[in-house]
Amino acid sequence: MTLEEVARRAKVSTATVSRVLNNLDVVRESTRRKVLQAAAALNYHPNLNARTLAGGKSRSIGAIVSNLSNPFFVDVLRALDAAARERGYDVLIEHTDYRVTRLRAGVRSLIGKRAAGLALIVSEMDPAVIEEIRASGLPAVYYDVGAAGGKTTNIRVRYETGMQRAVQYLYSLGHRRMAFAGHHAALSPLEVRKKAFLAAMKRYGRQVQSRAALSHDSPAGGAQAVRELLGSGFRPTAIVCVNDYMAMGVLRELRARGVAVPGDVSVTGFDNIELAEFTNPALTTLDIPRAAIGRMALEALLQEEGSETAPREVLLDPELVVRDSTGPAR
Amino acid sequence: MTLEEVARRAKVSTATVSRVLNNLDVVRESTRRKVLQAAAALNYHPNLNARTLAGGKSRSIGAIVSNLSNPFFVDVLRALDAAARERGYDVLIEHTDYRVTRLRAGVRSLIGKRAAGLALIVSEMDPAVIEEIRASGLPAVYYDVGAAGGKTTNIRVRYETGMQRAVQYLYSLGHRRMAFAGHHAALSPLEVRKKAFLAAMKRYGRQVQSRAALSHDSPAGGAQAVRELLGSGFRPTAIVCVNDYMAMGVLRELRARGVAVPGDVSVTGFDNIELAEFTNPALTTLDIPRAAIGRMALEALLQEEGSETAPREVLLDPELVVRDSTGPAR
DNA sequence: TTGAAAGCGCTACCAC
DNA sequence: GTGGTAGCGCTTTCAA
Repeated sequence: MTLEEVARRAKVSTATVSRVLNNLDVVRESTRRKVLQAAAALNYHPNLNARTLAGGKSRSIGAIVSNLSNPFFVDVLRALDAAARERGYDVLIEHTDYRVTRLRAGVRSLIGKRAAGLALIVSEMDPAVIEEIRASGLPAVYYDVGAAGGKTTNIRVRYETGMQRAVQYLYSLGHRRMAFAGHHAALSPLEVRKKAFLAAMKRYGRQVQSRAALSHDSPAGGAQAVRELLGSGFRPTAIVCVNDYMAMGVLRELRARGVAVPGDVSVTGFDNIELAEFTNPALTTLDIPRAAIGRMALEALLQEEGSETAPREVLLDPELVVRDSTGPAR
Repeated sequence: MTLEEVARRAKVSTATVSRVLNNLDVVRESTRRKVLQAAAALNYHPNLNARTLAGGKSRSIGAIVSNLSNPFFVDVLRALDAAARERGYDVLIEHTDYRVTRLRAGVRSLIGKRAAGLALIVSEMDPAVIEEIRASGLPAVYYDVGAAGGKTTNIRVRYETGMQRAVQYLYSLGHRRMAFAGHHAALSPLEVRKKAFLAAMKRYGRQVQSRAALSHDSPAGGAQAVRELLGSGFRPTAIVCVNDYMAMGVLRELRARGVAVPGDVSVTGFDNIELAEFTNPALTTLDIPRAAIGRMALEALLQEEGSETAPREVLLDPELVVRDSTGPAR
């Protein structure tokens, strides 16, 4: 089914059909109706590949996230998608499972599809990929990774602040032996969280002890981190998790071992995903405004070249949300 | 950056560049290298819109799910994606939030992009949409909704069996007053689950009482359903949930009200998502093989026209997975 | 308000 | 092995 067949059936030119389909209101109402009827009768669906090719511009935004199973990413995606939809765009979603090779493949695919812009909500990164995107000339926005400037915007969370708040809060509750449960040591933003935790601890000097365990980004990974932690003989009174998703596994493994939360051990998460409120006990965590991030990302991408209205770099401070998984040190 | 520029730089024809880029091994090694070098030097990314248009076939599979926040759908998506990737395809993801208008828009977008096939993992449906897909001639696979035949495959879960197993199990534990917590009464597969629950209850006749509450598909929705249920004065000793995702909210609301699980009330889920194992108490549920569904969907879509190897309709029976959220009736 | 026709960047067929 | 070139289905001048 092509434009031409529709044109033939409606007895007009392809140009006119195109005008109707694109709502160029120069078309006479009667012919418009004719065209629409013909299109419907033929079950016509415009070939978007041809449209993008001919028009030169695409109505798709490319988005890449590290882990579709982690609600954090889905929340950002949904906000991005909603904002895009409002502006008449759709979103092409790619996910990497934290692997740089998949990141690279995703970026190439999206550039190949001539996306109107790229949102990289990922923890893994590679300078070559950043350069490839820059060279492609596409507007881009990075969350956590990448550098701002030119057509690229950077949204960054101050993990240091967040971790400091968590540690300080736990310290004030009397905790002196704390552990960190994370994943993917090698990826910079995750490393940053761990480092931030360690740095926050360091401020208390010799009074405190800490330890870190890394696994993978899932509840199962959280459980595994706890096994590793406790297996090492270290006896923390608080466990700080890199995110809420893993924290769910931490809670469960602790329970399985008969360790009461927060009675014996306090636990904190990071992100404040919806589920954090539904764990038992409900999770104390640091809020990251995922919806705002998604919206900002879209705005940044669709911004006019000239109008430097929006900042090219934005910094977010995570807010501490106290629930029931933390309490005084035993 | 176009094929032609690459050709110019490599001093070959566009045809040759195309051959190299498509790995048609008729090209001499030396020219192949020249071309690759030129492409790399120019940061060339083939325009996939043009490729699809010219080639006539696309390497993308379209997938539509109802709720990206419900891990059930993400699990199916991931399996589908992995299988597609293996075969050299990528997946275009759409989500509907259970709205038929978005379903329709998603289908149109995917047909417009000339996806190689459509996977509809959704609860909402509309005969007109099914007809539109059929008329488009694209291979399609439906989960839960739609009818098999022609180029379309149907994957269906026997909710009746699943619900029967849940109810029977609870009955055997002594439960006589049970409630159902679901969402979207109007959507057929969800209605089926509810009906199946009611039917299963009916088999026990006057000995048992039941009640249903509908909310939306999220933990918050589950919590809300409990409020509605208990607010009505009904005092169930067991709550059967339409899925695990909502069950998480049911558990939490019960706890908030001081109702012990499974001491006072037993709770069951449906789907057996990873998180079901991480709730407190761990959730008794019915397993649906999400990974297998994703894989089967892909295979069905990529199947040769002629080879009727795979069945055009497949039925799955959910298996009961007993964990800690169920126990003897008080 | 409408039509004719020149591309958009690529593939695939036909020559050489 | 390689090049020339006719489309793929659409948008977008330019004329009428």
